[in-house]
This record gives sequence, C-alpha cells and structure tokens, in this order.
Amino acid sequence: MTQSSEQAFLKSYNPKEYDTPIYSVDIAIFTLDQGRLKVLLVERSKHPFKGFWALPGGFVDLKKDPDIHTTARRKLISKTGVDAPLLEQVSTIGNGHRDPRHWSITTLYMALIPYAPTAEFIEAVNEARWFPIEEIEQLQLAFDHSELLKLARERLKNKTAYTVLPIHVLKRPFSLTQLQKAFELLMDTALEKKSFRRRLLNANVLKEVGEGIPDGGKGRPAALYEPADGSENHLFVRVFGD
Amino acid sequence: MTQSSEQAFLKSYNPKEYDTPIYSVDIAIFTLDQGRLKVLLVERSKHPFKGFWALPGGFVDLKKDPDIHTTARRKLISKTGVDAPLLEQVSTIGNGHRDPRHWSITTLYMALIPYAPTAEFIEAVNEARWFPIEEIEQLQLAFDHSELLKLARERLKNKTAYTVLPIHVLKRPFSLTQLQKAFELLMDTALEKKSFRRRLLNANVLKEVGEGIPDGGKGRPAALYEPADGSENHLFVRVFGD
DNA sequence: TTTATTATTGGCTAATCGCCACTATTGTCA
DNA sequence: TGACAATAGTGGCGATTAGCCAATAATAAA
Repeated sequence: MTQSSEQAFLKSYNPKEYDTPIYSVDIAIFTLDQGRLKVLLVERSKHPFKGFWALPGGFVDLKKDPDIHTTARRKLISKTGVDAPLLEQVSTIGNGHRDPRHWSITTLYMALIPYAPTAEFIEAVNEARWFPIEEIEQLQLAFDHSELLKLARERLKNKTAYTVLPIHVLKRPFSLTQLQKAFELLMDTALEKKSFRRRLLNANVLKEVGEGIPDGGKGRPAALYEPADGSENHLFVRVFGD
Repeated sequence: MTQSSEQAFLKSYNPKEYDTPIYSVDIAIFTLDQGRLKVLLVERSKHPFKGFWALPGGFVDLKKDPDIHTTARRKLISKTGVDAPLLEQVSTIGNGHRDPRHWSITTLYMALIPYAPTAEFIEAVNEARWFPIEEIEQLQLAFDHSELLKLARERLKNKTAYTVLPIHVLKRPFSLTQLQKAFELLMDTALEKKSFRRRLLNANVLKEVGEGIPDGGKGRPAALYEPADGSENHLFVRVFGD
C-alpha cells in the first residue's frame, strides 16, 4: 500500500452520521502447532491499512446476527472454517484515534482452537495465515491490533493460571504431558511436572480414556484423557506457577 | 409512563442509518451506606422506558470524549458529583432486542465509591437515588439493566475474592473490622476474622496510620489503616471465602 | 540385557486457609 | 473501684495445595 492511495481514500471517505462511532468486533484466535503458540492474521484487502496484517474481525450484520457474540463466531468460522471450543470476550476499546476514518469502537474476543481442523481451510485461503506469536511482535499490524493482541495474550496467560483453558487448544484425547506443554506455552512459563499432574488429577476435570504412544514416539506409553463433563468452567482456588 | 405514549414514541422514532447499531455506556455504581450495599439508579425522563429506573449511562460525545473510559467517567461524575476511586469495564452486551428502537450495544462499567462525598450532590438531584441492592431485585429496570446489574454484581463478588477491591468503597482511614465488613458485603459471605486479618496484614497492602474509636463506638480502639501505595492492584494467589 | 526415553509416583517443606479459643483494651455502671 | 459488656487482636493446630527433586515404571532400540 502506498501513502498517497491511503490519503486519497481518506479524503474520499465521508461518514454520513457524525455522532455515532464505528463499531466492530475483532478476534485473537490462538492455536498450538509444532510446539509453538500461533495466532491467526488476515491480510487487509481494503483501505485503511490495505496490505497490513490484522486480527480477523468485522462489522455486525444487523439483519443476520442476533448478538455480538454471534458476530464474533461468524467471523471466526469464516476465517477458520470451523467453530472454536472457546470464544470469549476480552475487552472493548473505543477512542477517537484508533481508526483514521472516524471515532471507532471494537470489542475484542479471544478464541482457542485445535490446529488440525483448521489447517486445510486456512491453507486454501491465502489472505489468512497462522503466525508464531513471537514473529508478530516484529510486525506492524493494522490499527491498534498489536495492542489488542497484547491484551488478549495477557488475558490468556492470566486465565490459564486458575482455569483449564488450555484443554481447548488440544485435539482429544491428550496425555498429561501434552496438556502440560499446552499450559506452558499459553502461560509462557515452565511448570513443575509433579505439581501440574497433582493439580489436574485432583481437580477431577479429566477422564481417562485409554493409553497411547508417548510424546515424541519413544518411551513409556502415556495415559490419555479428555475433559470431564462441565470441567470447562473449573476454577482452581489457587493460581499456578510461582 | 403509559403504554400508548411509548407506542407513539416508537412509531415516531426513525433511525437514519440502519446498518449501524446504537452504542452506549452504562455504569453500575456501588457504595456502602448504613451497613448495606447500594447501587445508584436514575429515573429515565425520556422514552423509551420513561419513568423507569435505570443504571446511569449515555452516549459517547465524539467531540469531547477521547475514549469510552472517559465517557464512563463523565457520566459517573455527572451523576455523583465526584470521581470514583475505581472504575473498570465489566463487559459489552449487544443484540437486536435489548433496545426497542434499534440494534443496540452497551459497554458496562462498574464503579466503587465511598458514600459520604456523594450524599449531598445526589440528594440535591431528585432523578438519582441510592438503592439497597436487595430492593432493586423487586424493581423492573429499564432495558436489560437488571441483567447488567447482575453481571456487575457477579464481577464484584468474584474480584473481591482475590483482590483488595473493597478498599475503594471506604472513606479513609478505616479499621480492619470496617474493611472486613466491606469485604463481607461485597462478597455476600461471612468471613473468618483471624483469616481475614492475617491475609490482609501479611499482604503488605495496608499502612497503619494511627488509632481510632472502635466500630460501634464501644470497646477497644482499633488500629486505623490506609491502602499502601500501589496496593490497589494486589492479587492474592488464593481466593478467599470457603 | 542394557540403555535411552518418556511416564508416573513418593515424600518432604512451605505457604495459606478454616477454625476456635484465648487475651487485650476501653467505657459503663452498680 | 471493681465487675461486665463490647469490640480489637492473637495463638496455635489441622487441612489443602504448591515447589522441589529423587525414585520407580514401561516401552523401544541397541
């Protein structure tokens, strides 16, 4: 994108109503792939910020969306091809400078999704890509999306310390080692093996569903688990990690 | 308000833009007075829901408000006369049925404020009143404000269990007994005295600033405290209560 | 059989909570 | 002036849960 074409676009943009802000929804979609935490970004095909990478998002369809959560879900599915096991609101950011067009408000959501079911769909569309989160820090994203991503990332870290959030990024069933790895990647901290297992097992949030090959293919087979019914909302009384 | 005048109002309402939702900010303002948890409500003077009690709130002033947090603060001050020591975002609710006029979105904030500095101002305006929270449950509020209040109340309970939120509803300095009472009212649970004191004192979130008369005027004088610098954001590693 | 590799458990210490009885300080009142 | 009522504050034990780290278990490959 060139500076001048954006200027031209801005000049031609003429909001009819000046007393109502633009409202949109943006989603930070997280997954785990190849032992790394990744985020889905889409390349903007339109001004403003044409050509920049951005969080998936868009406007409410007043005719079709019953509520904003549905808007977020619709956008999520349109970019990944599938629904996500976790989609929740993070925060709403609104001010007069985040969008060059106008006073603008966005409600930020975060989603967790296993990698596999999304891979084929996303490779087919070339405007969307999974980025390792560290790589995004070097990128200049559209609007204030770098800050939005930081907000979602923080929420993810914090919530992982007292919930079982990471069960939503794994394909099922999973071993405790895999689950621990997921916790560690989402929290960005190493966790102590025994403490981790004790915590999860004592909480009755998992049900054993057999045994499988170990992580990495070598060594003792691991017990495999799935989330127990209703465990998604489990709250630990103590935070984990330090 | 009469059914027919609301009907007439709705018939005459004609939004110019159909593809953008209404956006507003609402605030659940909590205080403690006479040993009770109270919430500020305002009586609506305009349609829709004319004559109903509602949470304070309103629209963004695109000319004056740099961001939505400022919008919330402006509304808060206009109803209470003073700023609040705690104002934070709770959640954003948006759907096609919460406002009879149009698809509508609101960002809900909650505020905590000591009672005394607000009393005079609020008694002077007769469209605003502090309601004990239990009384509000019997009331039919405007729009979906009963649900919004429930959301804010839940957030208040939850956060009180792992933060020092209640320091913001007390005038300073305060005794530990007063602070415990505040915690109990905000959490809606009885707390154990020794555990409470140990928790607060060990956390280094308070500084002693003298001694004063006991709670109720009788008995041994109590040590008085103020929040220590930076203690507002203290997070306990364990939740309290039970 | 040995070894490498991953999974799982044992067991001690420390922090923090629930519980509850006990002590401390003040004013009141006979 | 000496009990007593009322509120503030402490002592101390058992339970839960985290950190630590070493030991044991199961499997495949050498």
